[in-house]
Amino acid sequence: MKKTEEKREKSKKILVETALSLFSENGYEATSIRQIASEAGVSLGLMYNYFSSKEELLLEIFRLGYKDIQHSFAKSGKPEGTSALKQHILQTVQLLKEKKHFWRLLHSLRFQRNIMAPVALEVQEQINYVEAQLKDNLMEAGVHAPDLEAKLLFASIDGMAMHYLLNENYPLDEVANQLIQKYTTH
Amino acid sequence: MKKTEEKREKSKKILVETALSLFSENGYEATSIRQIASEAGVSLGLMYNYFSSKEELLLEIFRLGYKDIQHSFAKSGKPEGTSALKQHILQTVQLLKEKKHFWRLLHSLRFQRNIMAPVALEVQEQINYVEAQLKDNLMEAGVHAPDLEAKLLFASIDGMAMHYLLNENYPLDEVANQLIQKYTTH
Amino acid sequence: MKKTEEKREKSKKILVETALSLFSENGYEATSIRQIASEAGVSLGLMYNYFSSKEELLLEIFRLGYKDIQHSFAKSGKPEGTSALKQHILQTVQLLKEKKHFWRLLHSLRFQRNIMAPVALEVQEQINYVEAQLKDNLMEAGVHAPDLEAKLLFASIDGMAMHYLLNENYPLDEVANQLIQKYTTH
Amino acid sequence: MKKTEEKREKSKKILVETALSLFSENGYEATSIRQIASEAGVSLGLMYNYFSSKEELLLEIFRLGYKDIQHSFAKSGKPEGTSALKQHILQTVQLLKEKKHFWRLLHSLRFQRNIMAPVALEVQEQINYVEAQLKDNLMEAGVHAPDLEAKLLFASIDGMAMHYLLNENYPLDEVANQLIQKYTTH
DNA sequence: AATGAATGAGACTTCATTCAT
DNA sequence: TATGAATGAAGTCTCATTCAT
Repeated sequence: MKKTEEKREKSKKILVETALSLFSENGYEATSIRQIASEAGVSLGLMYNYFSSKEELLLEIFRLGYKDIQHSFAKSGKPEGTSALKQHILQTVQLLKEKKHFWRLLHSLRFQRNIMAPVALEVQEQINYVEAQLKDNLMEAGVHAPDLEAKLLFASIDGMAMHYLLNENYPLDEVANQLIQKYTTH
Repeated sequence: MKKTEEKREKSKKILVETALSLFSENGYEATSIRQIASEAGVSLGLMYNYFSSKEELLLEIFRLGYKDIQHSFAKSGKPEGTSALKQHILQTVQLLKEKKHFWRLLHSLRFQRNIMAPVALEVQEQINYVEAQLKDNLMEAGVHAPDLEAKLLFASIDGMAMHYLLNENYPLDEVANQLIQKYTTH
Repeated sequence: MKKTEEKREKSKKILVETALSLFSENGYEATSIRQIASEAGVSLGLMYNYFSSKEELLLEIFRLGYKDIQHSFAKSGKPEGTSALKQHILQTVQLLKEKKHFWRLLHSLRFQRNIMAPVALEVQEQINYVEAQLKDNLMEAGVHAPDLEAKLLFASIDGMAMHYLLNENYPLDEVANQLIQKYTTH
Repeated sequence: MKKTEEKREKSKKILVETALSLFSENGYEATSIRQIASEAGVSLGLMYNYFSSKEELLLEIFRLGYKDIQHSFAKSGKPEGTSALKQHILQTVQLLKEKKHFWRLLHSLRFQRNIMAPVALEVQEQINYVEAQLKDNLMEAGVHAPDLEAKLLFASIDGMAMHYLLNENYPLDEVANQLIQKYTTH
């Protein structure tokens, strides 16, 4: 029957969303299963019907988040009037706003090697991919030392993202525009 | 007696250093007091003679680390032949290399609000100070929109630092130079 | 309707058999209801339509197993050419081989008072009955101190059974023959 | 200082003894750490200062118990006036009475493969050793088929032990004597 | 009759902290 | 000052059991 399936999906979804929110706000280690269950309005043990452990729940959140982001980037399509670089930055800004919880979680765990280990590979691939994209875009724009420039640009974007995620009132759009101008005017 | 005082300081110092190292490598939450004591070669309870709690030990590490950094920046003096901006970036690079443990700890806890709360004010002050410095330097260099530019430059520096701290083989010097050139050539 | 009745019995039977197998292999406590249901190919909750609890299922297994054994002993009839003792031992050997799962479960729980409590009486009766039988048989054979001898013989048989159940390659037939000879030759 | 060492040993000892008693009475799985601590009059967590897990505590109990038994057998020395067989059986009877808790625990776990796994080797060695001893003794006594006879005798002794451990009023001495007579008179 | 999502008590274990020595 | 045995709250996870469908 469908009913059961729907119920399952609904419970799973509310658990993932609640967990993402709490992990993001208070940290992964500082958030207890009891807290998640309570906030989600379900019983303590329900999580274990869907995830084999707290860590597995985290990994699922990662997987879903990454899929989401890649989907967004893919969907955004090729730049038309605007340069690829501008498009990339704007898209990043958009995603930062839309998935703030996810990004915050990602940043908060970035330095926890023990936790990141299971997804380290995917993360690294993602990083390499972004850097390669940036490099291509920079080469198209005829920049010298595109390798180093890509690293620098990536750092700028990442740093901006970090500051936005840490600061409630960060003028993300303005800083992003400033960055875009740096790379599009001569 | 002097002897006692010295012993006290020595014990305290070894605890702070060991804790910084372990917190940085394995994470604050993942490091137990027992581990610190064991690694430091002292008894389990000794820490509580000097710090009222694990958190207080962390805060002391923060305070000492910040003092250290401010000291370094102050000592480096005014720029002479080189621009203030260049000097700031180079000094940052230098400190990143020298105090890697401390920076890594800082970055790994940056998003843990519950932990950062007690030092949030000092951290914010430090951030404001750096941003103000950068702004001054940019104004001197006659840059438009120095406010936004300062935010962007800070993000670039911070992003670069983050990538360096995350990546064993990051070409920090090269990226830093690239950044310096961006802000010193016309 | 008959159909329903049949279905009921079938489900019950498969649950009992699966549970016996798993309890015997992995232990009563270490076997979960979920495991039994999964192995039996039925839903998690089905068991509770037939048994009020996990313990009740165990008791049913005991009851059925004992009934089975008594049936076998009854059916085997009186000894003809051979002595009653020989017959008893051979019958026991036969049953040990046929109902290995049941015997193993019985032995594995024999010392768990809390679990055995509900069937303690039946078990004790069974033991008394066997001992009485053995005593009768020994008296017929004209043995001195038949009471003690019955206890000793029972211990020998039980010990042999235990060793057989514990050891994949136990030479049950040979040891049983040795035992038979001890009590049939002069 | 000695004081600390003594305290350690004392705590460890009371934990081992309490655990042995409870495991033996109620079963290993059915006994919780909380129960042990409570019965021992110590805090819940103390056990983990001495044993890394509940299972490790069990293994320590095994090791100590086995050592104890081997010690006893070794100490009992060679038989003088009496036959080796008689001596062996009497010594076993003695140990059964003295270490009832330990034997009961051993018997109650004998069929739990998952739990016995870590000590399976030692147990098997012990079994082999006993069987070899019995065989030697039987050969000395000029018995036919000493291999099978050893197995049978071992089964008898083990079965007797089991019945004694299960039954508060088992006439162990009498049954043992009966067994001795079986193997010492012609 | 059958299903399986949901519940929550309770198990094992960790670890910051206390305190007698 | 230094030690480390002892404490117990709190965490993760399991699992028998319930009940709406």
